[in-house]
Amino acid sequence: MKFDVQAIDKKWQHYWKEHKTYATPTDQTKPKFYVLDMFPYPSGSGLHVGHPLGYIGSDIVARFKRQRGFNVLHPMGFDAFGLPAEQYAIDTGVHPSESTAVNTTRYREQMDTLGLSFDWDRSVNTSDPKYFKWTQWIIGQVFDHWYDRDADRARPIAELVEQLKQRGTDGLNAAETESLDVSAEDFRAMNEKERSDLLMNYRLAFRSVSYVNWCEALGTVLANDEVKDGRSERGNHPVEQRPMLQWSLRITAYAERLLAGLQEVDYSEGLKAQQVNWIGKSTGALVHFDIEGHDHQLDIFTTRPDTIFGATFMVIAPELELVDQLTTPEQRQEIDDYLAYVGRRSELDRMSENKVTGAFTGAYATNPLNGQRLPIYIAEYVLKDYGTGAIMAVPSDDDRDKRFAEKFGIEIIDVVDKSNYPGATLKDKLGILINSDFLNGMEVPEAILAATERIEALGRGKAQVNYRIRDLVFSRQRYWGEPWPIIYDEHDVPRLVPVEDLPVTLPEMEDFRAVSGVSPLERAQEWVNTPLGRRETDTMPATAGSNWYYLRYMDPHNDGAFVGAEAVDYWKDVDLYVGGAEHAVSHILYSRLIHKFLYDLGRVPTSEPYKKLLNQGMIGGPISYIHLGLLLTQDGQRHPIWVSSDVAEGTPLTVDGVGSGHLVLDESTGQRLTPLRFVTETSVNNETSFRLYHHSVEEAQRMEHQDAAYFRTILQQANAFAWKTDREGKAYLELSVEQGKMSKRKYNAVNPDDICARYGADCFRMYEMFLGPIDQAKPWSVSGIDGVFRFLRRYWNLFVGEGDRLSVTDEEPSREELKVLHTLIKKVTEDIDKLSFNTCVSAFMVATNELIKLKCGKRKVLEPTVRLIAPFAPHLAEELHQALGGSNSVHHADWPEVVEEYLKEDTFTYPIAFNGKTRLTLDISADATKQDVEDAARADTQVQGYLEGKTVRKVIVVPRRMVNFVVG
RNA sequence: GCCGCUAUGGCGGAAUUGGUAGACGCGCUGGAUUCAAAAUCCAGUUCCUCCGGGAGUGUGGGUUCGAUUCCCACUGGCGGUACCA
Repeated sequence: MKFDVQAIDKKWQHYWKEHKTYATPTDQTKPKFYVLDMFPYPSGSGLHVGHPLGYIGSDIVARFKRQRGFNVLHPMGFDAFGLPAEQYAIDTGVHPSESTAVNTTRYREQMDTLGLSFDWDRSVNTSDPKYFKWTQWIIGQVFDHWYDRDADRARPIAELVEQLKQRGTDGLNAAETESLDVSAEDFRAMNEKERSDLLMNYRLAFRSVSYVNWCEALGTVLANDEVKDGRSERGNHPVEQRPMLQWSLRITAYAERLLAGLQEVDYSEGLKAQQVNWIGKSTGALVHFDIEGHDHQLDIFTTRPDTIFGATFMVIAPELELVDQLTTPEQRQEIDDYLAYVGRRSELDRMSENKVTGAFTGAYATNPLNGQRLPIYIAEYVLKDYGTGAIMAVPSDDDRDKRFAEKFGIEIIDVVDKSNYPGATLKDKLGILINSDFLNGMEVPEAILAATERIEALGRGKAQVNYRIRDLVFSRQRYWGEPWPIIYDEHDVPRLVPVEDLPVTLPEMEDFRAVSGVSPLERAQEWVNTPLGRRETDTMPATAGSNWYYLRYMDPHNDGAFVGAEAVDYWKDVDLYVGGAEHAVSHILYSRLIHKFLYDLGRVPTSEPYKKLLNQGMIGGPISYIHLGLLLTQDGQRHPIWVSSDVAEGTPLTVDGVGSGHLVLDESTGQRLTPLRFVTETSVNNETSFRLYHHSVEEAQRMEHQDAAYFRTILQQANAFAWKTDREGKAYLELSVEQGKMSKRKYNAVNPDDICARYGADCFRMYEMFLGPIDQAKPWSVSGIDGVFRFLRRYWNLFVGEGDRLSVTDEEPSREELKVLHTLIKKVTEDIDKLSFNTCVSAFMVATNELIKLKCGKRKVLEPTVRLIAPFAPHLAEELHQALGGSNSVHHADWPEVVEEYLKEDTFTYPIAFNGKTRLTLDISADATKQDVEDAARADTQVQGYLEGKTVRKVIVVPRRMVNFVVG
């Protein structure tokens, strides 16, 4: 039995594959446990050490639950559709299906190297037609349903058609794009096309012209969460707002349920807060204002109807069509100028400048409560998408309205007296109403109710809830995604492709570059034109495939349904979902949406997909830089040289091959990115230092690797080095370092394969867990991995003696040894349940240290520890399990049970404190009463020393905790 | 600005309902072994100290016999979000 981690890793990884050790059980007699990892997008750069953090954590839980007698579903798949694969394809000319196949194979190999216990027979790939057949089916179902607000669920469109035929929109309470009024006769008189257009107003997947995030560089529209700071998340290209005809999902219909559902799931507070913010619920009132000289009204949404007497003007969003109708001839020029100004401003300008701008339309509205005449302005600060795109402006109680009023010289009427609330800001709903007619003297919350009631009574509005969340734009003018399963017939009526004709696969295309706003599929004419009509050429965003994949794993090969009823009834939902926090809002929110929709259809038995969510922390890596300087020699020449980061300008230097002089810096000098693989991390005088050694530079000159090629181009900027010498006489340069996200572009990604090859998978797994709490961000550093390796070997050596032979004996364990074992069982069992893996590793180390001290080589103690360590170090555990004569796999062995009896202590070491300061400890019988303990303490000579000459005012004794003498 | 998270030795981090702060590991120091080195093993390692002790969990207050833990007010770091009416 050699401690040869590479051989042991290989042996067992092979065995597991051969014996399908991790096959999901098919009998349904045992309780189920579903542990899911967020499936990765298989990029060309492979996994770095940050990815496995979550995979290892979930793997530990999966193995733990298996040993505890659960049927465990622990699958892995690939989120293979989407922009990156397509961008890569365009750049390299390799078809995305090919690069995806290569990358998924690589990912699979890397995951196997880590010893992850996935059931690969259940793997899914979102770009596989067998999979996306059901993505298309689900979205088709969304298209075929509308949202009945009274029933508070999705219902088939056919039922809506029936209702419209009989009653028109009368009594209809549906989630809709706009409020319509259609009689039953009108509806019955409509032709197919007209009906289809009307139904689009209600469908949960609908097509409409709306302002969308258009990214010219990517040639496609993007969802709100794909845009960050006015730029595309992928590629960082500028994004503009543009009205376009697009497919959307009516997520707004589910806003309230998505909010309410957060109560029943176990997500972190931070994550819940993010979802709550994204949904952005606010309660207030919809108020109709008459417009002078116009038939229709101006509707506004306000959260502060109580301040209506303080309204002194109205503002509407510049984009609204109403602007044109309201503008008077005298104001026409001013409005046109302003609209032109707004049109010129990009999202970025708007966000960065935040100026007070606007223009007067010339029109006036009338305050429905007091008849006050209110000028109507347009201004950028009112957003077309929120509420009705119009506001009543109350400058006394809103910062923006106030700034606007000040700039345009509009009257400000104070309506809320906040003098009772000194710390209150304008945003706080606090104070007493003044100058407000019947509201005077009321506290704000009371006044809000009273004002809303009055407005309703007058028929001038109603209480309303508003959400910030926008419907989800679900079209992409790109190739590498699921085609919408829609065909437009000869009347341009969109019709669902029937399920028997699914999937709608992508046409083979050589060139799938997107051309401004037109899907590349448009060019595949023989694909587009079918006997039934023209195919929709937009594809779906990547989220289409990822928002339901957890269901497919339950029944991955079912060709008759996205998941079989029996399978979903058994597996139900995900018990533990592990993944990165970057998907906290979009992915989780959208899959919750689809889940709730499928719940409405009776296709899933639970209302939430993920019971518990764990966001693993990001592992950052050092980003290192080499410093370029100039050596100014006596002859006045400047030579570029590489210098240590700690060398200050003006320092005299002598550089081999160049000469002597001193360091100068100018704009050509400074930091240059250095690939991490050439950087050596050392610790000198308690300071961590990052160095570039001479031998690494030589290595970089020879290596074939990409990083080396990049580094060579960097190093060409100077061919002289101002080396320093370390204690061993080796030449190096000091580098500067910052912490950052691991990425290929920063050349700081560390490959887990390299670590596994050196230390073995078990060491890597335990080391990653040992870094700290799994949900916290931490920098990657290899310092410390040797400690874990040493521990594993020390643990191994408990079993193995002279000549690498198993040395375990059948002696009966001592009470002390049993205490060590059962303390470990208790700690590990509890901590895995708490997802506190770092403390589990510590517990193993402590137990190992103690067993070594006790020279324990007894089977009855050591054998159970193998089963305990199996989730963490599956390979070594399997090897030891086999050596001890265990049958089958250790991963199907029972989990050891803790026997509390062995944990009991005869004595407890009491800390004895005086006035709260612990001075000494005393061993006192563990079952001593309060009085016994106090007496024992008082009897101690040391204690008496502390009490000498003092009055004991009080003695606090907490049995099995501590003793505290309060003395004066 | 708002929301969330977070702050403990030289470093990563531990500490049950408030009860011995610094477990475990790294690093460092000394020793053993060795021709030597690596590896391994043993001991020490929060800081200050006149060796009696004293201080100490981001800062300032509070509750308590007792606070890393609970409360109030700040400060720094990380993440999200932002003219949302």
